Amino acid sequence: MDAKRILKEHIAKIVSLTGEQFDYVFSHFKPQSYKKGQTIIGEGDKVDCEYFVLEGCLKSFYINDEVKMFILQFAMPTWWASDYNALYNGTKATINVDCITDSQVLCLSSADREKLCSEIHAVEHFFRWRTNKGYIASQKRLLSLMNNDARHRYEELMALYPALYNIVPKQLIAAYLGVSRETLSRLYNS
Amino acid sequence: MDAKRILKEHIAKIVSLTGEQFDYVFSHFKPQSYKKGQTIIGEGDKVDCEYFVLEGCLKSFYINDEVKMFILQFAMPTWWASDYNALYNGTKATINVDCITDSQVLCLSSADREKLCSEIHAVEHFFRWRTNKGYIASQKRLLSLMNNDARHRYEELMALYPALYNIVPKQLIAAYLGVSRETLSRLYNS
DNA sequence: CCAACTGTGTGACCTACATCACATTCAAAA
DNA sequence: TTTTGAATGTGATGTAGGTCACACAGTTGG
Repeated sequence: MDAKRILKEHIAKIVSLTGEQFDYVFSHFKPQSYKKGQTIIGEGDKVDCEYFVLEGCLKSFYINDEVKMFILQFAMPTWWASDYNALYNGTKATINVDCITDSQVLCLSSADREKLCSEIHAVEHFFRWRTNKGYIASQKRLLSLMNNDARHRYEELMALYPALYNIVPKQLIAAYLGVSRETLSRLYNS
Repeated sequence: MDAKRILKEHIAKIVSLTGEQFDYVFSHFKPQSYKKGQTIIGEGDKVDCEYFVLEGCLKSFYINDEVKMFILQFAMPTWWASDYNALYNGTKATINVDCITDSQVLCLSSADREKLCSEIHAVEHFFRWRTNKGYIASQKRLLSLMNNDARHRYEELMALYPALYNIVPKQLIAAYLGVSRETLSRLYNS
């Protein structure tokens, strides 16, 4: 199992922890395996973990009243996913997280994250940095959504994450871009 | 001048600092005054500060090739604004920040923020928390943009920040919602 | 006081994208 | 192998919202 190595390298890109510190941090992560299609967080659930992807691919998404799906994020290896709103506010999940492919994740409870953040300054720094990156990416996506048409957004996404093209069904890509699957289909067949 | 009190109370909501610590933190903030319409960050500028609003109202926005404006954020008192992408990556500004009304702000350089974060654990915690809130808000806005029509988004915004209605010209509200000013006008006259 | 500008309303038209309906392909399950 | 059901393609049609054009405030400044 090299879950440990993957997480270690991921964290080491941002902050340096001693071997001992990292072992301690790592001891709070619970490995889990999920099958393709399996739900990790379902609407209405109590949310107390966030998930670090080791292998596979997750999606976090919202389903509206007309049962239409909107994808907030695809989570590939070394990405994090959860319903952060529910996680931080202690409310029930409104966002779902499930598996696009068979996946291996490390699960960290919110309580443990806060404990680690307060015990080890560098860990707090790491999580600040991570959230920051997410925030900036989210702002960019907002702008792109307002500014660019569907074709442009599609090309942007494919340029940024070409791997998605092979792994993720096109209707999910449409749900991420905020267009219907029919429109997306017409876009790239021309 | 009670800039100090305003910042103190703002931070105290999240973390507790000793009087001494706070004085030290505060000494890194530079007060500035701006007139209505004045530019704080312009496209192409080198960005090295973020701004904490004491009084007045700022907007952060992007202008596209067709000279159309998209507003990322309105910043009212106790809110923060900057081009965070440029600030964290050391690139030139692509986002503008300017004043909707005469404004008073406290300016904190990125270097000082990082220094304070590394010197005082609680400050790092504060900034993690702040960014986290921003991230969650940004996700919500993304979903709303994909999910809801213009009228719904308008009502949502007015419910969340009724103060904006009086302070901010409607064309700016339109630029925030991602609709044309004409469409917005038609929406609330019916 | 008038000029100039900035903000807002409203009509006529246009377009990107949604929706619905059905056909087709492909993969999993029985 | 056959069956079932996802995932995709494609046509016909509807609609929210964009764009352009112009009229009419309300404010600011000379």
